[in-house]
Parts: sequence; C-alpha cells; structure tokens
Amino acid sequence: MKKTIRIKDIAKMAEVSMGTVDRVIHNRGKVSATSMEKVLKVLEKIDYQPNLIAKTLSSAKTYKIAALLPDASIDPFWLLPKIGISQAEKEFNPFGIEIYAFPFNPYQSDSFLARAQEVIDFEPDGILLAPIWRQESLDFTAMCKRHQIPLVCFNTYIEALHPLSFIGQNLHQSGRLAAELMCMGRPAGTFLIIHIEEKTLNSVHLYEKEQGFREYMQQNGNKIEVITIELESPHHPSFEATLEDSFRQYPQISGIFVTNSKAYDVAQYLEKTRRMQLRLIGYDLVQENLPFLQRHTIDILIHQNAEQQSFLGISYLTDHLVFKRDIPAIKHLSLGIVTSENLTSYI
Amino acid sequence: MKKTIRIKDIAKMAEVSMGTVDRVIHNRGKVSATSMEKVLKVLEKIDYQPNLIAKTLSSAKTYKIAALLPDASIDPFWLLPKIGISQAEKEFNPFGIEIYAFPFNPYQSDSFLARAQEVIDFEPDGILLAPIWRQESLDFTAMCKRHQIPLVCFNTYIEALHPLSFIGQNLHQSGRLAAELMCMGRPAGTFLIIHIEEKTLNSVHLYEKEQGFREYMQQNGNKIEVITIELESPHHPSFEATLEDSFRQYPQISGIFVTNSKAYDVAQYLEKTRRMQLRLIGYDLVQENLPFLQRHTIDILIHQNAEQQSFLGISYLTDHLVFKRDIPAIKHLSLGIVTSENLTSYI
DNA sequence: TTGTAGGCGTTATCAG
DNA sequence: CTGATAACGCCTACAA
Repeated sequence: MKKTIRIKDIAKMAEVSMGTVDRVIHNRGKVSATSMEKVLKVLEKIDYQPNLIAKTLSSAKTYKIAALLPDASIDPFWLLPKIGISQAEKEFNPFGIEIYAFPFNPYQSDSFLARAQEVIDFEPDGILLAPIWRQESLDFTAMCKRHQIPLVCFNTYIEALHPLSFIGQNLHQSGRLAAELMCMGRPAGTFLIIHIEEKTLNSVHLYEKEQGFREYMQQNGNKIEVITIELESPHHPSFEATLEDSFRQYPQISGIFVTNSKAYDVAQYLEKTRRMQLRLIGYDLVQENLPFLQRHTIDILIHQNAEQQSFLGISYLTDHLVFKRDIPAIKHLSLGIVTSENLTSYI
Repeated sequence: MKKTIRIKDIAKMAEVSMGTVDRVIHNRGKVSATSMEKVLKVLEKIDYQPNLIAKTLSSAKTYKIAALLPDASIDPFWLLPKIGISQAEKEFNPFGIEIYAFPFNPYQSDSFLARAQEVIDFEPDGILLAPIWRQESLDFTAMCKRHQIPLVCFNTYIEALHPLSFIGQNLHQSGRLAAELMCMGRPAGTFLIIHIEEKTLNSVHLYEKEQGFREYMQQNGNKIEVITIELESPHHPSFEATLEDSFRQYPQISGIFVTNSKAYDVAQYLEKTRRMQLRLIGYDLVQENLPFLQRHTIDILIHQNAEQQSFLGISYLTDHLVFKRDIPAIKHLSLGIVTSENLTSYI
C-alpha cells in the first residue's frame, strides 16, 4: 500500500517545486539557502531512493567504454575476457553502455602505447584495462587521471597503480593453492615451476605465483625440493632443450607447475616424451588446455575466471557511470580448481 | 547517430498507429489481417529490441514471488540459499520483484504441506521451490500448474517434476568428482560413503551422488573397495556406534565421502578418535564445516553454489515474468572444489 | 478494429 | 533563483 517516495512528493512536503528538489539532490547549485534548508530537512526525515529505471530512461545518455586488452588472435587466453565483455555489453546495453575494443599485441609494448593513445583520443567515458607492463601501465593510469576518465583494471595486479577498481585473483594465494594440490596425497617430492615466455609476458604476475608456491612448500614439508625454470615459446629450439636438461639434472621430478595458461605446451612435450606419471598443474580453461585435461596429461587447471573478471570490470564501470554507486577498490575472485571430472560443469 | 528503433518508428513504417503495432508485437488480438501483415513485414526487416527500461517504468507492476524452502534455523545449509535470495531481491527490486519467504521444517513433510497450501492461497506470481520429498513435490507442482503459477526448482533434481526451470548440480557427476578427488595421489584403498539422516532428508539426492562415486571407482581401479553406511543425527547414540563398527570391520579405510553438508559431524568424530590420516570429502561451505577444512580434518568440500542456485532461480523468474524471456529448462552449475588454500577466495 | 491521450519518475529546458 | 513543462519509450484505457 505504501507508495514509493518520488521527487514530486518531496517537493510537496518541502513546499517547493520538483526542479528545486532536483537541484538540491544533485547539488547543481542555483538554490537559495532557504529552499535548500527546506528540502534538506525533508530529505533527512525520509529515505529517498531514486528510481534508476526512470533515471536512465530520462537521461538517455550513452556511455562509451574502451576495452584495452591483448589481441586474442595472438594469445588465445584473451578470448576468455572477450567473452565476459560481450556478455556484459549485452546485459548493460539497455543502460546505455557501449563497448569499443582496442586490442594490442601482448609481446610488443609499442603496440600497447599506440593503442593507449588511441583510447585517450577516443575520449571514452570509462576504460577497462588489462595491464601487462608495469611502467607503461603506470604512465597510462596517470594519463587517465589527467583526463578524468575512470579506469578499471583486471587480471594482473600492479602495485602503486591505483585504478578505480582492480579485479583478479590473489596471485600469491593462487600459488599456495597450486602447491597444496601438488602435495595432495604425496607430501614429498621434487617439483618444477615453469614460467613460459616470462620475459615478454608479465613477469610480476608469474613471480607472485612462484612465491606463494614456495612459501607453502616451505611451511608444509621438509622433503621437498622446488626448482624454477624459464622457457621461451615452444617454437624456439631452447624449449625442449631446457626441459631435457632439467629432467636430466633432476630425474626425480614428480610434479610441474606452469604459472600461466600455456600448460598445453608442456603437456605436449610430456606426451611426446612419454612422461605420464608427473602431476601437471596449470592455469585457465583455454581451448588448447582442455584435451590434455580430459586425458589427464594435465591433472589440474586453476581457473582464473577470466570471463567473470572482465564481466565484473564492465559491470563496475556501469555501476560507477550510470548508477553512481561505490565500487570496491579491489575484488579478488575465487580460485577455481578444475579437473577432468568437473570440467564440463565449467563450460 | 543511428537511433534505436521505437514502436513509433515501426508504426510510421507500417503506416499504422502505435497501438496497432503494440497489439501485434504482444499478440493481444483485435488486429485486422491487413494491418497485421503490414506490421509483420516491417518487423521482419528490422531487428526490434524493446526498451526494457521504458517497459518496466511504464507498467509499474509488482510481482510477488514465494520462496518455499526449509527453515535455515533447523538446517544451517539453508542459510546459503537465503543469501542468494536476498541478493536477488535487492538486484531485481527495481523491476518490481518482491519476495516472500515460506520456510518449512525439512524433517516434517506435514510442515511442507501446510506451507505449500499457504503459498497457493497467497496467489504469488511465481514460486521458487527447494523440493525435498518426491511425492509431495509432485503434488505441489500439479497444483501450481492448475493455478498457472510459474515454478522454478533448485538444489534437488526430481525426475518427472517438470518445473519451468531446474537449477542445481549434476549430482551423478558430483559423485564422480568426489571419487576422482578421493583417488588423487593414491589410486587404491577402501573408501566409505556416509549418508547422514538419509531417511528423513532427501534420499534421491544422496543416492545419485553415491552412484557417481561408485561408477568412477569401478572404471578407474581394481584395488578399490567402497562401503556405504547410513547414520542418524550425531545426537543419536547409534551415530558413533555405527562408525565404530565400520572401522572395526574395515580397519584399512583411507577415505570418507559424506554426501551432504554434514561432514562436520563426521569430522568431529574423527578428531575425537584421533583418526587424522583419512581423507574426508564433503559438501558445502556451511559455517560448521569451515574450521574443520581450515585445520585439514576435512580435506575437500564440494561447493554446490547454493547461493547462486537460489539467486539464479529468482533471476530466471524475473526474466520470465518481467522480460518474457525464455529460460533454460535445466541449468547445471559448476562443481566447485574447495580446500583450505582457496577457501577464503570463496567467502 | 483502430488511433490517441495520459502517465510511469527523472532530467533538461526555458520562460518568469 | 524558481517553477512549469516537454521529453525518454512503452503500456493501458478509452474514445472513435
């Protein structure tokens, strides 16, 4: 029976017009002290909840959001965020959200710089960024601040880069989880951490996972040895050579932790060399990983929820731009554990 | 620059009035064949996307949804769905969705029947149901059909009960997953399946998990033995006695799979009797389970996503009632794996 | 069977 | 500075 309170009602109670109430609520100025007071007194008494539906219908404004992230045709991992962005676009389009993609080459920071400039020139109302290089990202953040464009980052946490919001995994914890899973049922052994294309891709990201992995191992066992190696792309001859070397030097290796989405490269090598007893743990449900998971060459994939990361990113920007809501400065997503038996439930 | 197409635009193109277009789009009848054809021809050419914002603003109708599920103060598991329902209520309230709870006692089907009748008398626009008893649920579904009230079910899948939509886990697959996790790192052993309060709670639910568990074990090892027992509430003296018996009869038990959220009851017993080497796998992030998971008495919890289940349930009803969208007849949620190291990321 | 007018709650505009 | 008034796109009612 209780009707919701409208601006009209407030106007009546405060004995002013709707226009004045609107001006007070959005403090657009041009209100006399007396009117101001009258309205504020009413607002204190009642709990005014603006009708978002009416608001968006009325203003009919559209917001341009620029999505600055790596080209999925260069690194397939980035297909996942693209999915989340599409979903978000569909969901928030009715609220006037439009998304424009600015893909860059994740192996060339020049490409990023060029695209970043394009984004600024584009004058978007908000930006979703997947930061890769520390310094370049910091510079870009500064630019956004200068132009007053709200920025939301996802996937890679970069210290001191203070966007409106960061969405991603707790990487340290993610490494600890990998370690726990590595030890499950066999609390001792020699484990190999592999960073693939670490120099060109984001090193901070991978290093934090390593730290977490080592920390857990140190706390939870004394008969554990952890070795780290870095590999180039599998097209590079050093890829196999380095792996061969490691197995020669540490024949007792019983588990491998690949710190990015490219476990499939290692899986392929393991199948070729018939090393099927190892426990292999990697990241992300990229297409390339799935067949290996299904036939147990990869035992476990940690799911970074890349789709949800980007979806939430757009969602937060929408909350900020359209609904003027507060959004969390940092949002850690769940660390999903995926095996052959629950894979289908995730896709 | 391209404006979105409005009903007004279609009316102009089809050379009829807005009213006629509206009648065609919502097939409310009372349209001549010629007008009908004119409008349909235009609709085929263009892709009309009705403006949901304007639609909900205009109709200003409110929808009452009845949530018929067990009382959380009797079984704590049901706190989780309650959380999801609250979130959904907050999110969809702007679209006119109002939710009314009808809690029943999950140990007494009489209580359910009484509440179910109340729900029908309440004449809601939609119903969210957590079915527990097969026959009672079937009867209730028939009632809803008769009264033309859309019904969405979650958590427990019941054969032949054909609601508008079912949301939950694939229970068979869930059992297979438990088995895979049980074997991880130790492919042989004797495993114990425990159903707690199976007679009073939903037996179908638990039985399907057992089937999945046994199927996986049968396919993946020959040195595996699986035993099933049923326990009453831990307050009942038979609880400990039955467990003691099992351990006496099968001293080599190396893993326990509790098929519902009450692994904490078993964990308590294991701690008391100092049996800490066993792998214990259970379900759900209920408060009672968490400390045991943190100190590794429970090794793994399978996360049924109870919050999301109920959230989606309300979300689907909203889609159906407000937006007239098609909703999936069945939605299987992901089978989450939770250990001590990724627990915090889930809560 | 058809067309039109009025209203949903807000915002924006423009005379007073 | 203030208060009316016209959008926003759709739905409901009612008159033709």
